[in-house]
Amino acid sequence: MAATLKEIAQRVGKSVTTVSRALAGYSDVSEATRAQVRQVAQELGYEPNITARRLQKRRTETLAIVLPTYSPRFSDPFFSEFLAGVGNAAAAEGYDLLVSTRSPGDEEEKAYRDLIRSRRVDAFIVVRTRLHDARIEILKAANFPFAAFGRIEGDNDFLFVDEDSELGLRLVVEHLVKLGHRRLAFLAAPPDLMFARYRLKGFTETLQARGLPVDPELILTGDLSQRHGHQLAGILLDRPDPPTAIVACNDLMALGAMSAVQNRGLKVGYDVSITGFDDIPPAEHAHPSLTTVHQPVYKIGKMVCQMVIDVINGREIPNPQITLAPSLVIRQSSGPVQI
Amino acid sequence: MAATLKEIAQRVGKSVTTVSRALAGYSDVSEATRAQVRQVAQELGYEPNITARRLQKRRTETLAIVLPTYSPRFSDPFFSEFLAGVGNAAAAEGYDLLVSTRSPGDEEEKAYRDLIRSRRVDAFIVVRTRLHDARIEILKAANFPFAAFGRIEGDNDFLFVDEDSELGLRLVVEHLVKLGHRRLAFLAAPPDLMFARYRLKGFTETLQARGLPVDPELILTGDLSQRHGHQLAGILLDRPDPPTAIVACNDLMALGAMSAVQNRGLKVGYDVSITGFDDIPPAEHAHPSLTTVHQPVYKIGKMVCQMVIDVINGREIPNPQITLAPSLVIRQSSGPVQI
DNA sequence: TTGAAAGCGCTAACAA
DNA sequence: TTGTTAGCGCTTTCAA
Repeated sequence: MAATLKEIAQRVGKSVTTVSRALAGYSDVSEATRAQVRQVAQELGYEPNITARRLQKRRTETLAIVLPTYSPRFSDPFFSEFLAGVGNAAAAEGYDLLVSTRSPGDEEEKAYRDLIRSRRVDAFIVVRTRLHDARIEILKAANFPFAAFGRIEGDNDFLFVDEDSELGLRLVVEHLVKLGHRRLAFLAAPPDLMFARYRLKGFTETLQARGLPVDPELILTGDLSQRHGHQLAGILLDRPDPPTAIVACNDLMALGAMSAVQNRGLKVGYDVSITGFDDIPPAEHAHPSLTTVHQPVYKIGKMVCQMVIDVINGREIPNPQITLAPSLVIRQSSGPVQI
Repeated sequence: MAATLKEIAQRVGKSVTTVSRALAGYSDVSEATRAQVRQVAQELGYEPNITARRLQKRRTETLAIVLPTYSPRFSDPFFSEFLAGVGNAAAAEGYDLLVSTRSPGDEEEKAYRDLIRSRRVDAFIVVRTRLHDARIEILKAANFPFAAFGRIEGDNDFLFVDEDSELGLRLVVEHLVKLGHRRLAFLAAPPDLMFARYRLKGFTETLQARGLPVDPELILTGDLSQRHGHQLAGILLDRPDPPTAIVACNDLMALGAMSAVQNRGLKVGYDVSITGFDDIPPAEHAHPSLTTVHQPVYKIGKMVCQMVIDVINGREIPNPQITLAPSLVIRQSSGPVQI
């Protein structure tokens, strides 16, 4: 049904080779032949068989991204935006994007190994790095190209784009301290996530730098979901000595914390200040709007993808390790402490 | 570097064919040979070259899904969940999922045509159908397998799973009417979307059935984003005769509407009732929690994907057209009308 | 400027 | 039970 080089070759009375070269734009084909070939290809609606080309070229022109999900109710806007960034950059370069969702663990590692070994893709995009990241170890061991959003503990001798989370948290904490807050709580992320560590570090060190105590009882760890944010904030608020500000590791938990505050009849930004991290679209439209740290996730997705495409094409990578400085977005969920 | 059948064949001193068959589990291979082949394959870490297999079998074992996005800030949890459902069903059957994001229009249609003509994928998943859906027309014209989430206007002679949006809206409106609301506003979706029509129909017809007027001024159309929900609700609330209830076409707009109400110092679920549609995770954790219509999006994703895989494998499809009945989830954003 | 030949790695029809 | 042959559709030497 679909036209092949062979068919074109028969029609124009030339060899398959010539047709191939004519279409590929090689210079050693006569103008007449080329024109004729193009003409017939057009008529037949010829489109190269990608699979055949891939086999021959030994590259798949496909990038893989395995999204780590903890539950089927998978809804962090963070990932959608990242995916859009990656996808658009890939499309612009003619690459396909193979997406799969796996919860971290054995299945996920298996997915990586399978994709690598079956040579189904040319490179990987790794998102949300972990301290000891099995995915990156697998990729390195296989000497397989990849780029990551985030760093790991230890050698970061690979392509990555990251955001300076430590700085992000410093901005947040300083903002709150300036507003008079002294008892700050922290909704931390699972400690195996690299950004969790940076954000926690930024939190505690900034407090210390300001001469404020770090109360371990005010540091609670959640799974980044709105649900956990809600629960954990509830625990904090029901203490005899609740914090006056809750700093969440990401917007989703912050949003959950907001509703916990509101459920108790308290006013966010007045009785309790809340901050997030990521600046996902809902942060802006929450009520009150959420003070948070802006991460250009879409752009980071594009950058990461572009990097890895460049590397598999042997192009020069000007900056193989990029750390972006985040910015604080002050909205209404943070306000002066009440006495 | 990577092992091939040829290498295994050399080691065991058999032909490539035999090795291929041994590994594929054909019965016409001696046990001894099979064991030996398996052994060597294991040692060499053999993994079939998917591309070669695909070329030979003339199928890619890949499904495509092109997500329609209107802006780079692409964050509807609806799509993430759907994607997870599709992806997991695909993985379970050994299919890859090729994802791309395009805004509706020329680029999107081009993406479909290119994917079809280059035989890059075996089938498509179409999401968020439109009245006159160019994507479906292209697919039909090319006689290419696909399954859709949603129906179109006209012949629905293809595989689809849909949700009875009309019923969903009936449930919502009846719930509100029962609470005493008489002035209901509607935040509609772009009219080219099929579900927009069903939901609008459900809204107006239920009002009429209840003998209530349908005021065109209370029907505003948005782009499904939280931002638009916020803006449109603002317009409604600033009228001299604001509605007592706002029925939104989807949760995102409902969430945006909630914050507009709250910004005006009004209480959602008391001064103004608000309802959504989809039951995305944030709906549950909003403050107040959102009354909405539950759609099992993850499950629908799985079903749609399974359908299309079945069809390309020539399996029997028991129900090629499925319409699911939605359920109303009553939460706190809807309450009795105040007099 | 063109074409023959070879091969990417795999599967399948057929014969032995 | 096994091997030979052929071919999927394309690209790429190499020779003419």
